[in-house]
Amino acid sequence: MTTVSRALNGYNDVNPDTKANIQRIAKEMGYVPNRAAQNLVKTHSNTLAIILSGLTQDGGKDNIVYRLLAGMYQFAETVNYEVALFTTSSAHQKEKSYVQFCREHNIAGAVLNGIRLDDPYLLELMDSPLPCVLIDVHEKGNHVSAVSIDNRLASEEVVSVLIENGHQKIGMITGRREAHVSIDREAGYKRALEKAGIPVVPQYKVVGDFLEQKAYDEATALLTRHPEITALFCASDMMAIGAYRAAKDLGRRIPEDLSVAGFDDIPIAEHLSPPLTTVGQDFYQMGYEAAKQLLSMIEGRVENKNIILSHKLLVRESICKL
Amino acid sequence: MTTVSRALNGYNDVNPDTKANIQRIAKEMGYVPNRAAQNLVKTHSNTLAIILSGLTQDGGKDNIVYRLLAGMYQFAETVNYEVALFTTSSAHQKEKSYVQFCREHNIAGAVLNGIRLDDPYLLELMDSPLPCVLIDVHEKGNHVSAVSIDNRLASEEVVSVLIENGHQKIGMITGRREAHVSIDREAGYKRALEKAGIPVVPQYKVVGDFLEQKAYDEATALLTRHPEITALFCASDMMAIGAYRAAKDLGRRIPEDLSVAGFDDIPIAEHLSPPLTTVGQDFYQMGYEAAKQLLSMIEGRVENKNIILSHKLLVRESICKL
DNA sequence: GTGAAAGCGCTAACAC
DNA sequence: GTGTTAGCGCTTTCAC
Repeated sequence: MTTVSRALNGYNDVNPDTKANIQRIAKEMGYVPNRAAQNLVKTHSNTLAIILSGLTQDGGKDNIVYRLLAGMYQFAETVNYEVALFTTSSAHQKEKSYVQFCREHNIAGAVLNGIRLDDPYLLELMDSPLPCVLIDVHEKGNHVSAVSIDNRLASEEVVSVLIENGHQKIGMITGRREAHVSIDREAGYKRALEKAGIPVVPQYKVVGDFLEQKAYDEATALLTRHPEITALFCASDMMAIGAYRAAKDLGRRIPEDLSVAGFDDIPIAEHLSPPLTTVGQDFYQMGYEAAKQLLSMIEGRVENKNIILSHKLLVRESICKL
Repeated sequence: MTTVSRALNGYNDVNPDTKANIQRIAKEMGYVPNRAAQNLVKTHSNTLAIILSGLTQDGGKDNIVYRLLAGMYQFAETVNYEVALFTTSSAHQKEKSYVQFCREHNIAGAVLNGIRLDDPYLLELMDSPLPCVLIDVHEKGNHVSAVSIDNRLASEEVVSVLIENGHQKIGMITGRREAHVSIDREAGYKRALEKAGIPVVPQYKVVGDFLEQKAYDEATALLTRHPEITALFCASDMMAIGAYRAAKDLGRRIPEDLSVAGFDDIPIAEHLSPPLTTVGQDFYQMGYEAAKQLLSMIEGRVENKNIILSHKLLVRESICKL
């Protein structure tokens, strides 16, 4: 039994002949190791996880999760770890926290995307020994790291492009208030205006919650109330799509009558008509770095770290010179 | 111990007071059940899985997997099952088959998307007792079901739309030869032509492997060799995007100089310029039905079943009347 | 270099 | 209605 276990797990204190023999026989018998049993005794698992909450019927159009996953997998493969995605819902989360969930599933470390600032589990994570990497949320915790781009700076840059093109009356559609990135992106927007000496008009800001439909509604209302607005900065591309639709329904052409900029560079962005000016985030690389950081934490090499990746300003035809 | 286990698992042969007590204490202690231990002893797991092979850096633009997952989750929740996504690669598959993989991970049943006809594991699945549902591949096996739309019919319909608009010289970009749907979609294309009494020209068909770039290359070559072609049927929207690009680079406007139809209705499709005529597949519903069917098989109610869902013909502006 | 034995955390028989 | 016991399949001391 011992020898068998060792042979199969590639230990070196087994006679090469015995080893080969055992491996052959295992193959012949169609032996399959039982992960549950291994996990039970080993305590330490080698599964990196990404946990998804709130799957919706028409969500996922930004393929962010796919790209995070692909990046995580790419790294995990090099260190012989597995990557799994687990699903949960806020209803389940009420009964069971992230940490409990991870314990139950024997997860070595988790990547969390889209967590809200007011999420009770965020606090719990901070105190937990479970290594975890947050995407887009920078919080301090002993076993919590973060990966993101500099959202404030990126927003500032993209809004500056609008300003350089002569726009002064620039509206903004922000994301959910509870999202860290909403705050950063709004701060960037304000800073760009201030740097250019343009007054920040509070009425020019509406909340789109990162949803296309909500953004459509809010953009429609905003542009109706303030027809003087010549450009719109949207905190996500999905919201920019809503803004495109709103502009169209209001009879305003993009970019001639309204310039629009987004954020994320989702696959649709470059195919919109006109192609959308936006900020490109490399989610694949984020996943890769997140997994890498996770491993460092699992192996106790690093406690926590904030990783800032570079972004890319993608100026496309959705902006016109005034 | 027994009582604790029973109380926590909601059995009814426990004194209500004791039960309440145990649950309270469990909570206070921060007790977390260990899935590994449970799985070890229970044999039967309650995890439905979707297994992904060949994640790529720029894949996932069609958000098919997301929608399958969301649909599966929706159903799984109603029956208290979990849904997990596992990643693997062809390299790993060489060492370990799908079935072994599922055993190892204690998966009750799996949904497989994008499996190839020449995949050695397809054969293995057929003989395996592991319940599994294939998306888009109809094969007979004792514990293998399938969910798809009627690809042949759908293709026939969309190509018929091209014909009704006066097109006669219709090219086709097919997908991977090893994909079941490629065969069906090609058959539908031929049948539409034959029904209309239009000769099928073998030179009008190229293979795009479901890849945008490959489709671009092949479309460019095809349209250069056969400039008389007035319409193009692409077996996937991603390939249609490649065709759009090819047409643009060749100076042919869509739809004036070239009509294009696709397949899948990925999120980008309706945002293309012009919006793409295509066949809508409800992957969310597919995921839902797949999970439902999986459960039936797990519980031994049904052995296997081929489920055909309805599709939707989405005629948009990428086609012009000749 | 190999075997024996203990035990990971849980559930299911079985007795009480 | 509750406690006792065995054992799921594996790894890991510890002898030999």
